[in-house]
Amino acid sequence: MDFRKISNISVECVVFGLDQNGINILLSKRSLKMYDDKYPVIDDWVLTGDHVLKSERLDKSAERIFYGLTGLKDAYKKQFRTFGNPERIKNEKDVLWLKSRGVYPRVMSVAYYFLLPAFRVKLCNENTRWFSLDNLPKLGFDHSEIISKAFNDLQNRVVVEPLIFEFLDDKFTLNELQIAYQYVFDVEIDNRNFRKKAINKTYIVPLDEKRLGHGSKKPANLYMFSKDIYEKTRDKSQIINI
Amino acid sequence: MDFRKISNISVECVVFGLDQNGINILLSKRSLKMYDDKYPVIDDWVLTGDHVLKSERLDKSAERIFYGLTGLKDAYKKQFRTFGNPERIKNEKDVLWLKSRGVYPRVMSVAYYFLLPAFRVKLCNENTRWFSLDNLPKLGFDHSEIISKAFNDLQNRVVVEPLIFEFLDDKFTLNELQIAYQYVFDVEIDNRNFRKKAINKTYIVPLDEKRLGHGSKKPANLYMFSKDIYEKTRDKSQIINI
DNA sequence: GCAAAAGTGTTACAGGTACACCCATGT
DNA sequence: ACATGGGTGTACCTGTAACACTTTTGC
Repeated sequence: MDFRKISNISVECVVFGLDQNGINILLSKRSLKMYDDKYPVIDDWVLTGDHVLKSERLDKSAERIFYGLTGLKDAYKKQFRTFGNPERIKNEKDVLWLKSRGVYPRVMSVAYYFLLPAFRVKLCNENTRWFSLDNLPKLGFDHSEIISKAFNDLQNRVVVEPLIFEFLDDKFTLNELQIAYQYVFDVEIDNRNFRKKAINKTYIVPLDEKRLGHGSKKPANLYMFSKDIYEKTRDKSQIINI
Repeated sequence: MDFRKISNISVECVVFGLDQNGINILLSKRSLKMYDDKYPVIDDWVLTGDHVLKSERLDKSAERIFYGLTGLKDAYKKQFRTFGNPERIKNEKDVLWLKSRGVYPRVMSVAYYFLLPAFRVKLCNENTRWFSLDNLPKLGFDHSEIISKAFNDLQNRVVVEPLIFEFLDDKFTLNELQIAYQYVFDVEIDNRNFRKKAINKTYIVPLDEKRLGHGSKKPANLYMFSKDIYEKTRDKSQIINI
C-alpha cells in the first residue's frame, strides 16, 4: 500500500442529510491565518475532500473522507461527476489556499454524494456543520456548482431508483416518506393519495411496530423498505414516459 | 495553450449509434507489433480515448477525441463516470500496451458517452467500426465495464430526460421513435398505443412533410422534437413513482 | 394486384386526482 | 377536554392495455 497522495487528483464529498426542516449539506470550515491569528485571510466553508492515495481505489478514498467527516462507514454513496477544468480555480482566495498547501493548481476532483438521515451524524467540533441546502453560505472553490450538480443528479435518480429510503431511518412512517419526497422535489403531495400509493407498493413493508413521540400524540405505524422485493417486482413497463 | 498531455488523466468516449438493427458502439482497433508484422502481439478493439492536455477542459477533450473519431462536432455528450482504480489495468496485454506507450500505469479515465444516429458517421478506414451493443468483441482494458456502465446510465436518463431524440435525425417518423425506445429498453411496444401517446405530446411536432423509401412504399409523416415546448410544458407531477 | 410499412378506434380496467373529516393518544 | 399529528373513503376522470384491419404507395 502506497500512502502518498496523487497531487492532481482529489475526491470531494457532498453529504446530503435530511431532517425535519429539509435537506442539508455538511460543510467544513476553511480558514487560513497569515498575519494575524484573529483575522484570518480565508474564513469560509467548503465541501470536504482530499487527494487520492497512490494505491487507493476511488470509492475507498470517498469512504475514507466520509468516515473522517462523520465517523460513519455505511451510507449510500454515488460518484456523480468529475470536475477538472483548468480555469476551475481562479478566485484569489482559492489560489492562495492551494499555494499555502503546495498543491499543483489543476486538480481533477472526482465528486461523490452521500445520502443519509441527518441525525446519524454526531457532530463533535465547530469546524463541521449542517447548512440548509436552500440557504448555503458563499462557498470556496467551485463547490456551489458541485453541490448544484449533485442535487440535480439526485433528483433525476430518485425518479428511477429507490434512493429516497436512504434519507430515512430503517424504520420510517409514511409521513416521513412523504416529507422526504416533498423536500427532494420541492412539491406538495396530497397525504391521502400518497398513502394509498405507498401502501400498494409491496416493497414498502408495514411493520407491527409503532413510533411514539416526534411531536405527535398518536403513535405512527412503521414501515421498512425491502430492496429484495423491489428488485423482484420491478418491471420495465413504467418506462415509456416519452 | 499548453498542448502537453497530462500523463495520468485520460478521457474515454463511448459512442452509441442507433441504426435499423439496434444500438451500436464505435470501436477502434488496437494493435501492437513486436516480433513479426503478420502476427501482432495485440490485435483487438477498444474505446477511443486520449490523455487530457494541460490546459484543456474535460469537455473539450471529449469533443476533440470524438471529432477525431467521427469528423463530427455536434452530438449529445454526457460525462457519466470516472474510472480510476489502481488495479484497473491488470491484464497482461493491457500492461504491455501501456508500457509500449511509456504511460504511467494508474490512469484516471473520465468517461463520456455520445448519442447519435449511426448514419451520421462516415467511416473511412478499417481501424474504426460499429459493433452491435449486444454482440461486442472481447475488449481491451476495462472497456467492457465502461460500456455497460454507460448503457446503464443511458437507460436511466432516457426515462427522465428527452435523450431518445438524440438517436434520431432531426426529422423522424413515429415508427422510428418507437423503434428507438424498443432498442433502448429492450421491450416491445404496441404501435397503436404508442402513437396515441406520442401524438398527445405537444413537444413532438408534426411536420407537413413525408419521407419516402426506407423499405416502405407508403410515405411516413415526419415529426420533430421541440426542446422549447418540452421545457415549458415539463412538470414535476409525473415524479412520484415512489 | 401484391408486397410492405403506415396508419387507425374501441372497449375495459387501473390508477390518479380532488377533496374533508374522524382517530388515538399525551398532556 | 383539547391539541397534535395519524389515518381514512368516494366519486370522477384520465390514461393505459389489449386487440386486428384498412390505407397508401412502389414495383
